[in-house]
Amino acid sequence: MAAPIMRVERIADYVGQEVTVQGWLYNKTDKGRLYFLLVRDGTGIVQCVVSMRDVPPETFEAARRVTQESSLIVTGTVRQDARAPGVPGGYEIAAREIHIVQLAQDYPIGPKEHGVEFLLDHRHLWLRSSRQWAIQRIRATVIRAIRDWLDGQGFLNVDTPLLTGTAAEGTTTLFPVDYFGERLYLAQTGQLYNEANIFAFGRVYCFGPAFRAERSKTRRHLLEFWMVEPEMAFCTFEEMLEIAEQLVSYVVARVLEERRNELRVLERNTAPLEKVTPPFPRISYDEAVRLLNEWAEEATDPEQKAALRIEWGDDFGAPHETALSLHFEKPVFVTHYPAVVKAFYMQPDPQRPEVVRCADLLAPEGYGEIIGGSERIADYDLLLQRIREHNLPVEEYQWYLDLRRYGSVPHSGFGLGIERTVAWICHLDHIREAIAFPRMLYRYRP
RNA sequence: UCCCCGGUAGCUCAACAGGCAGAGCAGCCGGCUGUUAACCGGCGGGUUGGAGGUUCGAGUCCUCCCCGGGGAGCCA
Repeated sequence: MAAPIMRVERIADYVGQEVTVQGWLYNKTDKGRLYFLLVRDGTGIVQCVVSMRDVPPETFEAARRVTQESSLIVTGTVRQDARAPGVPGGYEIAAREIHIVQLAQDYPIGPKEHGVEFLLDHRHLWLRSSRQWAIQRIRATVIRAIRDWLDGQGFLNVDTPLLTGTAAEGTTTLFPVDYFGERLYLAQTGQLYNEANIFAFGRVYCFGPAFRAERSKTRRHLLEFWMVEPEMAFCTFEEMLEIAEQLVSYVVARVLEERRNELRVLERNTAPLEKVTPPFPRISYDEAVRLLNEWAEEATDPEQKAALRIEWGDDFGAPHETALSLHFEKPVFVTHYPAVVKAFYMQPDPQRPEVVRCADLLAPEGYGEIIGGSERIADYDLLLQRIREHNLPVEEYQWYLDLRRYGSVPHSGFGLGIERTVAWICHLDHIREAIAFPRMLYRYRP
């Protein structure tokens, strides 16, 4: 009977059995009459031991010939051995038969260090390395967890268009797309459509890519990134914060539960992640400004001093967010920003109309904003007034204004950036590793 | 768009104040039965991003261009 095909992540279930592994050679150690082959199959990495004494000559010859990243099929017996490296590790295969499917020649990425430019040029191959493998596996769990939690809380997934007919979204730069001479744009948010959808479905979320044609060149920006945007009818600002902190906490817990091996590959210290449980601290914009200026006073470095100082009414820059984010052990909500720095649709605070009922969630460890959200203006007249104040084309917003004419309700929503969340959970230096094929300024291929 | 940094062997980098362009890794050959990015010995490997200039002499200094990286603004 042929040996069953084993997925390496399930190796613990096969101890003592003969199995077949289909994969690629990750690394090889040549000890003369003994070879250690590290074989990865997409689910993990297993060490295959090939001893001259124990295998037929053709198997030993295959182990000698096989090169890094060659595809191969190995059959042998699984045994437990604490010395065996790999993921999960602690198990190895005593090989009996090796079939080389294709012999790779001169694989460009070696086990030693490489520069960013070289790795990005070889992104199609870089994805095979264990760090990148671990990150993408965690990303998949983050996405799965988001969907599971929202679906379980009565949210309906209703996706929104990626092509829009007008530049009405206003805020940042849109990618124009030519459609037989007509100008369309790639969506940078599904929020306005989400607001229509809640009146049909109550609680909804859209999940998809967003496009921002910014000439940003930082470790936090992509031209194309993925975002989940929940939107809730009959939901106040405070209720929205609770939903957001529940969702983020659930996602982190799922990764801790299901991706231990991957976090270990990344050498991620999990202690800060274990602390991510509700409730998250909430501070007002006013308080944040006060704190930042206090830290600016205390700072000895004049550059740091200048970077932290802030006037009430200014929006936070990256140094401000980083400082705030480092100050708290959990993600922190910064709420009630001045209306002037925020989007036109945000609901003013009834007690203080100069600020809006909005929140940014800053991830800890200096990672900065992962969520932006707000209660939306429910009143027709106020919304119309804001559209005019922002010099937006009123005619393009007729359908959006309609939502305030036919059964308007208090409602709120937020957007969670997938890559920023993955970058934080994986403790990455740069957001480019959080997506398989990043799109950045001057980086469109492969 | 602006500010800063970089481009030397397949890869990662060195080369004092302008004076023979070098090392590790990878590759190939040989050795080794428990390696964890193995180790030991040997071998091959160069239009120093491009163009121009200064100089007896330029990887090194100057000008322009090209290509990257980091940051700012903006934001997820």
